[in-house]
Amino acid sequence: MNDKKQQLLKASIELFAAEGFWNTPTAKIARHAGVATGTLFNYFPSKDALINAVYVELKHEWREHVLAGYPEEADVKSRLEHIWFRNIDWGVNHFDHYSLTEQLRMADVLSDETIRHQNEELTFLYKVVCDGFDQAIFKEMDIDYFNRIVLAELDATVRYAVAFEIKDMALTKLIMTSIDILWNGIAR
Amino acid sequence: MNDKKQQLLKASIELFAAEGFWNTPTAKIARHAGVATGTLFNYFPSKDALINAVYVELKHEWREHVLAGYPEEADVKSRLEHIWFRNIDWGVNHFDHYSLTEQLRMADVLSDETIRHQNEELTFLYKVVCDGFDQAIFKEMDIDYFNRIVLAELDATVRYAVAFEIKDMALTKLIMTSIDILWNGIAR
Amino acid sequence: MNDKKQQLLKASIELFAAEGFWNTPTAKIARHAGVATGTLFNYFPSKDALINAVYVELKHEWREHVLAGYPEEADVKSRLEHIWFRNIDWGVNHFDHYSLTEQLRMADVLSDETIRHQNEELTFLYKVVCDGFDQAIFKEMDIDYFNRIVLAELDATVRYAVAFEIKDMALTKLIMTSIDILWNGIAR
Amino acid sequence: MNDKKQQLLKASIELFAAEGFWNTPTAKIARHAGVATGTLFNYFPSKDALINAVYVELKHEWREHVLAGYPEEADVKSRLEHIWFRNIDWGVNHFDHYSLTEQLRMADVLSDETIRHQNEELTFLYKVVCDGFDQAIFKEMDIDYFNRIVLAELDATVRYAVAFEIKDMALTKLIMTSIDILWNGIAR
DNA sequence: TATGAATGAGAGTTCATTCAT
DNA sequence: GATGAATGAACTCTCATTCAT
Repeated sequence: MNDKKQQLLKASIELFAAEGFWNTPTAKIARHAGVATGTLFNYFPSKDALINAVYVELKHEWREHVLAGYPEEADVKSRLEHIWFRNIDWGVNHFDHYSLTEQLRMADVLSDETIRHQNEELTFLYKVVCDGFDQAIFKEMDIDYFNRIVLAELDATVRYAVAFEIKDMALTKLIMTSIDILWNGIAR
Repeated sequence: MNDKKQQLLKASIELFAAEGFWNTPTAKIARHAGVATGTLFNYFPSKDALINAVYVELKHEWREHVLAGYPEEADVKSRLEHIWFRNIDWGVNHFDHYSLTEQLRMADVLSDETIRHQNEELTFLYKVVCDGFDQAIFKEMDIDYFNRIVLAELDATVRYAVAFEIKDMALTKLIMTSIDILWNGIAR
Repeated sequence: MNDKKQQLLKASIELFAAEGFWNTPTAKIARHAGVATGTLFNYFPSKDALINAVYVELKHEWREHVLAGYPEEADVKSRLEHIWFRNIDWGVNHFDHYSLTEQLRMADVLSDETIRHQNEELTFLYKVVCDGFDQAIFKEMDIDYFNRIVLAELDATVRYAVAFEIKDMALTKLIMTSIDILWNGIAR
Repeated sequence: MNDKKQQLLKASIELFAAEGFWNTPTAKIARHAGVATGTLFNYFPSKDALINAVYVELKHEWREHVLAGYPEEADVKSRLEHIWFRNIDWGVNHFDHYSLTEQLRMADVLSDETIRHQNEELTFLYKVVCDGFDQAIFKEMDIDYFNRIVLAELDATVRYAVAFEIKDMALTKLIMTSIDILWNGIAR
């Protein structure tokens, strides 16, 4: 992808994370990226479009991180645990990005196009969940509810770890606890 | 509390819920409340202060709702279930207010004062949780982590119910499921 | 009408006449009127609205000037000549305003509302023309075409007088000539 | 003339006519002409220069149209009628171009150079008018005033025909009427 | 010659806040 | 205390023009 476009995305992410995206003027983003104000609008037709692009970029980063070393052929629990570990790892070590992603998701600024695109990148997630249901590993419940529960616990765990600066051994222990809570909650 | 102040809070909540608080000009709030622009600033020194007051107001409403009929002397599980039920009830039936509360909490607009004040109103929650730990009902974990897990599952359940318009019998069933998931997750 | 609103209209007319309305920033208008930028938008919701208001104002001025001493009961020719004289007088002595009015009329910036309002103020004109047709004074032709012809000659006369700085006696003579051309052209 | 230059002029005319020249960015013109933004400025040093070139081009088109079959040796009235007919024909059938030409003439964007150039192309018009005065066909008046009157009536007639969609027989009749009005007005 | 990304001044408009009444 | 007109800095976005390739 284009050099300047990447710089602009990078600058946006940094500033959005630091000051919130409603409080970050496009002029500041451009300056931070080392380009002229107008240049921003050569790459993104509007601030909204830029925000959406930032979200897509962040989700992409996240996906790369989570999928690294993903044991596609392993059993459901192993796969879920991999995702769980990697997810928390990302959330804790890139909390700026993690937090910004969530903010964007909640803020009603994402276009239908962006949401559609995001869902496409999440198929691997749907796969493991469906497998779990097919193999009657999970309690009977709606798949959408299941997903929400999983993501909610994940989010709670990440935010707790960051808020209380849980690290290293303590973090590993926390993750074990969280998996335990999750599994006992959802498994038959 | 003063009449005009209440009107302003009411108007703010309605408009914030409908259009987001970044997108709601103070002038519009004042008009909606039937007072002059300047009057708003007689009661709230700034828009930020108004937003904080809105949050406090919403949390207060919520607390009233959740505490109605609260069995203070009952056992831990009963108390937790009461809170759980009433909470989901509030979230589902006043989703505007519920959602706005969450938005405000995430948006980095709450003052320390507001957060402190909020925590004070949550003592009844801490009480039941501490009792649970004292009686060794819950797995061993940090109480803050415990709280986050509970709130996260609660939030997920409310949003799922609203998104898929789960009602009546189906809602009752969902709540049972959610309690099951929670309890199996956190209880020893 | 409000004081600041009048100042803004006056400033707009001066600047629009001097530099064209596309080339006149709202900030400059406000400064010229001695108010803040924002104030302009308290009185006119947009630059477009301001432009329309300027047109209405100019047409109003024009109407006042043309109708001064209008012999409402006189015969058709006398009335037409009155209008003719006063119109050229206005065009020549307030050429800035005259020219701006025409520019605005041609520039596709006038709202339907403005056009409707203008037509209402022109009823006295329609009256004399209709009388002329009723009394079979004019050649047979569509009334709209008639009006266009009259206004076109009027415009040509004004612009010629201004371009060549025709004044006093010479101007009177020009007006006589123009009336002669018009009357011979349109009368039976 | 160069190919790309012609494309640019053509594109400009189309877009100016459709959206007004103040609202047409140079980038859009270039795109519409199928060349790069920069290329436009290889052929025209500025947007102003382009606008002037467009005017010259339009006037040239017009002249070609009006002069087709011009009876150079015929009497004054015949020649004038030829011009009159052809002019209205052009105005009605190429109203976009006609209207744009007028807009440009009024908009204070034409350079002295352009105006000088245009006057040169109008010598055939001056010739017939001078002949008319020399032969004492016309009433005594300044030649510049005479020209303005003629053009004004012409313009009024074209716009009326277009506005009311006068065509075929009705148009021929209108033209006869207009010539009648003109001739009775200006001839001794 | 042709390109089109880069520029940055400048546009119209918004809005939290003030303050004379 | 209540008012709402006035403020002006700050915002997003546009576009004629340049210039390295």
